[in-house]
Amino acid sequence: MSIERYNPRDAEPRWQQKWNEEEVFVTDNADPREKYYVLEMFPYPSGRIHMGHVRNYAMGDVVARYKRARGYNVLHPMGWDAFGMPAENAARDNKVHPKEWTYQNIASMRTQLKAMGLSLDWSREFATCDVDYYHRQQMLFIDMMEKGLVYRKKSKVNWDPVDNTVLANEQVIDGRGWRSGALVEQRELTQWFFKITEFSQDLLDALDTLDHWPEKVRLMQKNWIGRSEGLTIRWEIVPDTAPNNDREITVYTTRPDTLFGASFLAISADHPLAKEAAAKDAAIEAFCEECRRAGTSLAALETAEKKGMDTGIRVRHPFDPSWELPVYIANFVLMDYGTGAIFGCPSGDQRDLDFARKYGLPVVPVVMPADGDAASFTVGDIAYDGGGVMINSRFLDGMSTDQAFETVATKLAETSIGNAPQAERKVNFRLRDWGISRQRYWGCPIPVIHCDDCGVLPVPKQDLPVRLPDDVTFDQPGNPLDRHATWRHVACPQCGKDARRETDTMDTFVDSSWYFARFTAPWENQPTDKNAANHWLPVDQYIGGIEHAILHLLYSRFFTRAMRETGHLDVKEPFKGLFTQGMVVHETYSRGNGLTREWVSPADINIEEVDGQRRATLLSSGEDITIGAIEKMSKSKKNVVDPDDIIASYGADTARFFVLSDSPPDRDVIWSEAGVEGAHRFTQRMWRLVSEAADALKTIESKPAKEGDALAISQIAHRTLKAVQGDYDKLAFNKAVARIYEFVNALAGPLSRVATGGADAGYRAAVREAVEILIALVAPITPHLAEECSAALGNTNMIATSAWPVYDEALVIENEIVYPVQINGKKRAELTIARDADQNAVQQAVLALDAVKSALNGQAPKKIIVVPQRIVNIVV
RNA sequence: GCGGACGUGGCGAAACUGGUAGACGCAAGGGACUUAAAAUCCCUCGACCUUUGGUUGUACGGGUUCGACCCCCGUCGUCCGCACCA
Repeated sequence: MSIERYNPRDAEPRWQQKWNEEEVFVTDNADPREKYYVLEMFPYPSGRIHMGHVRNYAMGDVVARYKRARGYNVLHPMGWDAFGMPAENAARDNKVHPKEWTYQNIASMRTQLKAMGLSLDWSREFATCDVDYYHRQQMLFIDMMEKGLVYRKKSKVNWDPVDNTVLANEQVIDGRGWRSGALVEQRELTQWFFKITEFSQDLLDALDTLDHWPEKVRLMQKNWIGRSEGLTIRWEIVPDTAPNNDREITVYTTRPDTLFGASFLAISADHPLAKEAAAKDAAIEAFCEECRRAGTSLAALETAEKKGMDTGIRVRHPFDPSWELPVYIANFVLMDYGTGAIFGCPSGDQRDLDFARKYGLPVVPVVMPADGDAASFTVGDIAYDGGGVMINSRFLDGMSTDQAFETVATKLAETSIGNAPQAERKVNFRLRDWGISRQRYWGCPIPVIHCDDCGVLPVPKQDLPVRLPDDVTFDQPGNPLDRHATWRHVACPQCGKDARRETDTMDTFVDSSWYFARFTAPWENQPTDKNAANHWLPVDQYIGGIEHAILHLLYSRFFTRAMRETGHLDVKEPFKGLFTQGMVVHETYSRGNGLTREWVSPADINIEEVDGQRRATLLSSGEDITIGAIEKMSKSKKNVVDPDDIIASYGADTARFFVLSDSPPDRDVIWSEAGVEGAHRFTQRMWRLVSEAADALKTIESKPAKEGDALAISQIAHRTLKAVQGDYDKLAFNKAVARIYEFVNALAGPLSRVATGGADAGYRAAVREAVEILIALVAPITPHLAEECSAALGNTNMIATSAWPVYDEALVIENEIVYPVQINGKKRAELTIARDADQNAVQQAVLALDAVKSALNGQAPKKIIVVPQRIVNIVV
């Protein structure tokens, strides 16, 4: 009998077609079984899938298939994050309409994903650029507007001069646009904002409930929200020192305890008082301008010198009217945090100290470490910003910093200037409202109308959707919607006069902030079917890259709250479980160096090992190639491997198996040709072993062995089943793979024995049972191979619809335990003894061992530690 | 600067709650089969030594413990996030 090699090119499309025909992965909302929603972050339709997608979707698919087998009603949908700038860039560069470009890309990527054999419910597929989707997003926007969660304000914005658009703070990285890399400028524009700060406290508090999220992500969000507790303190201005006779300045501080160390106030260049002062003094105006300009090149901030200018304004100390302090404009004070004004305590803050030294202001230490000496404690070049004991602080002296904080807060709250308390406790957040206006075409139009008489009005819901016009041009910079001949002209919904449409579109992060909810009922006319959303949400397992730890995940958490307030769903958090997977990385190859360095694709080179050294040569010419660092796969470094090529030559199962092997899923995995071949060898080996024994097993009913030489087979099968099940529950795919290898190695002998006819019926029944378990275990990872093996055994049901096997505890438990026997903590012997042997029996048996006897040399042991089922340690 | 994570063979890694360090895979070396090759199968594989055994070994230096990759203190290194946030 000759066994054919396993041919994925034949088997994989065949099974994919069968799953598709029988609608195995189409999910019914009304299915009564317990729900499980597994979701991978949906892709941007760039045109081709990459290995990162393969890894991400392979992980999600293992979870989906495993949970389905475990009896859950699984929702596993797929869609496209389809709005965004690359489509417009393509339009500009290649004269192709963004819509056409996007939908073509979606079509080819869909084909690629389907070739992976993912168990997705394609009937729920949508793209965020579908009118059906952004129509509902516009409805959400209007509902949020009604609830006061959307507003418009003139504000300084981050302007990307290359992409000609506004960026959110989160999209500015090191002072550069996250996409274009251009230096960001500051401009004043009227923008639309989502009131994410409405939920600052809740977004922070609820992080504690997300116990299936990585600690790292929760911490990053916590820092991003940045809660601080402090005091706003009003400082009385000395009469006739302020330009327009202003009466007071309010500062925010988290360290009111250090109030007696204050030596100046500093305000932002954008502070109203600074502006007033600038209007009357050219030097001040010039300085403010300089501060604003410096603010544009944020990259230089790291080394930026602390600079200030005395405004001439003087304020009185809250606890001592005779103590006057100068007010400076300082380049390091931000207008949009706190009140845009601070008091400087040089001894307790490094920045203030640098500033004070530069401008010759007093430095009075007011806090020293608890074990310090008040007489000798001084502050030199390094400020002391820790807690401790108050000194040089009048009535606060001797208190702890905490006590001093409380005392100052209480005293100033009881003091009044004007008709209000001098100070109030105040919680501040770093989180800012989310600016969503983008001066771009390829995004969801903001559904509002500007009327000269009636103001800014939402588009009435019956007039939705506001569709993007198709006839636009991209031959000049700026927003094509602005220069469209007719699109923006519309009648005012209130008075009927000529009015203008808003031409800004929404940040594409809006699109991805609620797509997980839309998947629960994508056919619905409203944004959600509330019952469906409440049933399916939260997503039980969300899987994606760590790069979305803040933006996408925080926005989605905000949207979930906003959608609850607007009655579209009733859940608290969108994602119950979150898993952030590592990247797929690859060696880099290059020829030449310096400016002439050229990157070479792995497909164009050959690698061989000479004297233990790996050498790379160019396939075409034999030229030597430099092997470089292992880096994230990127087009620019050409270290990419095309999933299509891998699937064509090895099959989807091999690709899936490989990206899940070896490395823990949250760490990077190194793509290597040798590694892929190892994975491929596994699929071939499994097929060969199963198909060789298939004839002998076809007519056998599977049954675990309880005794005899087949017992060991059933034991390893059930133990592996239990272990792999645990690994899948924990998403420890690499460990599952290792155990599957072990299992196959253990089954190789028995399968050959069966194949050559050397086994009785009981043995064959046990082997068949073990093989059925093996097939179930590999099925989530290599689903096509599993189906093929199962069919070879004569099974007519599909693995994709089969239940997960149940392990037998009696076969999992060891009846005999092998105890390592240590003497003084070092292993010297082993003891095999019945599982239920009591402590005494174990001790007696251990003392009877030759190795123990010779170590004791006739003496009594000092101590014997027996850890049941684990280890024995004898102290001599 | 602030916050966090990590550091184990030639490589990717495993080791459950403090209990045999290196499972499993890759690479390498040796052997079997073959006219030959591929494929497959078997063996070896942290280091050192006087090799049926012993010593040593989880970045480095200490500590706690019968017992430490794991807990504590300190040092070094790598990576990631945030960054004038008062």
